[in-house]
Amino acid sequence: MICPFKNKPRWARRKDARPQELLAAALDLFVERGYAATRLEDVAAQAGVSKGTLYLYFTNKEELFKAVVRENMLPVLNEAEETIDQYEGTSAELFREFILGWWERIGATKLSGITKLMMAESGNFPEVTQFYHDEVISRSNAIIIRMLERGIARGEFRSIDVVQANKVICAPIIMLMMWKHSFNACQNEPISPENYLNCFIDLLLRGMLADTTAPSASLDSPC
Amino acid sequence: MICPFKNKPRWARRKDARPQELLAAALDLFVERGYAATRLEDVAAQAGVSKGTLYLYFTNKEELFKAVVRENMLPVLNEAEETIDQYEGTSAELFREFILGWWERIGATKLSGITKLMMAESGNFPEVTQFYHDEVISRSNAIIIRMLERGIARGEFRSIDVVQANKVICAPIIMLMMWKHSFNACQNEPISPENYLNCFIDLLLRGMLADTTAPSASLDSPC
Amino acid sequence: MICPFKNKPRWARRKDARPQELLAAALDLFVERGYAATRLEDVAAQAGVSKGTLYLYFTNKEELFKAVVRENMLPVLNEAEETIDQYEGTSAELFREFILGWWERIGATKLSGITKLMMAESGNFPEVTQFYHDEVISRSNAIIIRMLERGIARGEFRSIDVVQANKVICAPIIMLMMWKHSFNACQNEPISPENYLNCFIDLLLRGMLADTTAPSASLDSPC
Amino acid sequence: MICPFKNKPRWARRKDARPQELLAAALDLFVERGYAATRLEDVAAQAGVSKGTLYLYFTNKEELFKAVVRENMLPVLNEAEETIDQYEGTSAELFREFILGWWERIGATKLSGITKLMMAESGNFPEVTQFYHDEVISRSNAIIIRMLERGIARGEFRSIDVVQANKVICAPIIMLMMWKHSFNACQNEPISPENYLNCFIDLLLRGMLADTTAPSASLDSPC
DNA sequence: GATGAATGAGGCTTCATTCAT
DNA sequence: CATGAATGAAGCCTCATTCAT
Repeated sequence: MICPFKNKPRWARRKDARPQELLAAALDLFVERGYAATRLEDVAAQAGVSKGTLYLYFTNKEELFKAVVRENMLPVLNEAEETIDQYEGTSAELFREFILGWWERIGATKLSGITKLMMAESGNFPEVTQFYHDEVISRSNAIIIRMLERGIARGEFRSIDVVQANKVICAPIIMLMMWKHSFNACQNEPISPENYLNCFIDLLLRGMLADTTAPSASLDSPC
Repeated sequence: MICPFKNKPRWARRKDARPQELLAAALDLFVERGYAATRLEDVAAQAGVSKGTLYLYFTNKEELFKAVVRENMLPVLNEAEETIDQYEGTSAELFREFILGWWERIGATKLSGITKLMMAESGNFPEVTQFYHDEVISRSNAIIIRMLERGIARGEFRSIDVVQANKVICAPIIMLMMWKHSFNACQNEPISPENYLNCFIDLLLRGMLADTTAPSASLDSPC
Repeated sequence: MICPFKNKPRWARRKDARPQELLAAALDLFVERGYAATRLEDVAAQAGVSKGTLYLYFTNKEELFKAVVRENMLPVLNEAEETIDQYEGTSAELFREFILGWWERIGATKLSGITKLMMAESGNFPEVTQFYHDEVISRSNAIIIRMLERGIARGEFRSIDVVQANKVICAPIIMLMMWKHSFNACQNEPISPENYLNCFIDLLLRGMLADTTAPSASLDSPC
Repeated sequence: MICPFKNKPRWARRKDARPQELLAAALDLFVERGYAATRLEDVAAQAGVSKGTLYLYFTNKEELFKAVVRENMLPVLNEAEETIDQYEGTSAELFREFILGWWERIGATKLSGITKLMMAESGNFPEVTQFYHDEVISRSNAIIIRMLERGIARGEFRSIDVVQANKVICAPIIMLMMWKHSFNACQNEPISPENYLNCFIDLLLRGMLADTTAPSASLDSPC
């Protein structure tokens, strides 16, 4: 009998698949309802299992949430870190690609909901907040700062305060994700991420580029 | 009976103040803990009344929340609108003053909590979200756009997409308020609003100013 | 209208009575079922209130149990301490009275169930165990040791190892309480506490009294 | 096939041992944690099998508990009965040896846990309690009473109430086992069984010995 | 026989809301 | 008007038991 799962009984295959199914369901519900308002019973139901099964794979709600973050956010950060270290083009191009990549991998996906959720509920759940800060925010900041320092070192960017600039750069990206999960629903003309990001990139690059560089040369889509 | 408040005995004055006291307490706690984590008993206690009394003034938790948002945001906008229409200096100066004024009047005050609150909870309260959008966000946007158009009309700013630029400008300000109410607690070095805002103003002005304008001339605190 | 509770509305009187009612119900059920097997909902029901009401008066199950101990055991210990310090008769008489008093105030009452419960379940609930050790066991030991030292100092008792003797004296008393709550039910001839205690007192006194004392003189009920 | 266990293949030997392994594991955990707090999963794990396997040998948790008690207590009593009937020394020496032997064969071993277990859980398992009473307690009592009667008959012990004295003698031994499994953990100075038992033997012998006997002569370790 | 994934009833605890005083 | 005691629905988590493989 030809069977694609020779080595494992169907039962065991379930065990392998369960965590992913639960994480997917959890991501959906956390994003849709927020951390506190998500009931683990609903997560289990959406994954097609019972309440108790969830606890076979995740110690508690907090650990489930952390696993969602780890499963979804960390790979994106790893990729981003690699990209920057290996990039060979100009820093302006890198900046543009980084921002658009961020939007593509996180902002435009469900993951943007995690960012929104953390901003909204970090006050409670201090342990989750600390985890998120250490695993996501710190690394994001480091990535952006490294990118800025690369530009400065290569004489492409002015000698700006990278710590503050990092935050100024983060802010519009994070806000775009927050708007998506808050006021976009009730606006007549929801934000166009493309236009918004191009405008943002253009303004920021003009603000950061060294005077010797002709800004227009490095900006292919002025807004 | 001689009394400085002719029409009302002492306790009635107290009674009239109750809703405001409750709203102030609710604002504090909603901002600090979020909607779900705020206990009405704590709101009542902070307002100095009993739990039952709260229900004399607000039908339920949701109505209290809506009232908190409605009550707090409107008064600030009028002033901002006037300032811009009467300003006589350069647009760069206006921009700087507007940003710093925003921080001073809103960001640094309790009002920043309303912004945080709306971003965090808008998903759960469509009605008040719509209200907030129509009464607060739209007017804020109009103010900033008017300011940008003034700069463009006077030849001080490049001809940028004011709709998008408005959002790019809003974002760092809003994020500063959000950080203040979320992750600032767990960061080793909390954000310095002054440095952050100066860096932001510098980058944005460089991004917006027309090329003929010598950027350094209009920037008194380069970052 | 003549009313015996002029100063307080009926409502408030309930609040005053509730803790006692709940403690009484809790004592009953803890003794009957043990700590782990006692459901707080049943405690509340037996006290005639709902589950939630219990939490108005006691933080959680552990605190409820501690309160039961404090309410019931500590007064007996206080009394015992006083009695011993003020006693003026012979140490043999004191010993006899102490043992019989212990039985009367604790062993013969529901409180014996607390002792049994602690012996049975102390392994779990370490915090409760520590509390019980500090508040009850340590003090009981101190009382007995003081009593023994009094007898030795007055030349009535031999110079025995009071630390060990304390335990040897405790043991039969505790066991009597344990038997009452365990095997007594299925024995054809349940233990007679009076005979048992008299035999115990006689044997122990003979074991402890100094040789110069004629044992028979101080033992009024030889077994 | 040559095999030292002719009738059974290797795995079958394993299978025959299973119930004993499970009972041993269950004894450990029931004693350590009590009935309610013992998880069958942990029992199975400690026995090196899966949770499901346990249910092949025991209908449910209650039956496992009963089996644990039944299996462990019977073998020890026969030896004790023989020892007493054949003893030829003084009754004081017999008493001392009996007590110390009890501690050595039961108190210091895992079997002490059964005693603790029965005292703690007898209320919840009438059936096994009756069994334990009939098969263990009654026989133990008979042994001690026979020992006391021997001493009285030989004129070594006073004419005491042997039924009560039996219990008074049992109590400190049982309590020593109970302490070992309960409060010993949280006491700064855990009990020293040797000192405790010597003190106990000394006090009891002095209490029991006939006046003509010089107590000091028969007590080789006064406390 | 043996496994271990899955179940779901049950216990503890919280808190929005009610209502007798 | 004001109080605050009381309620009970709801959520998190545990674990004895089942059953497909």
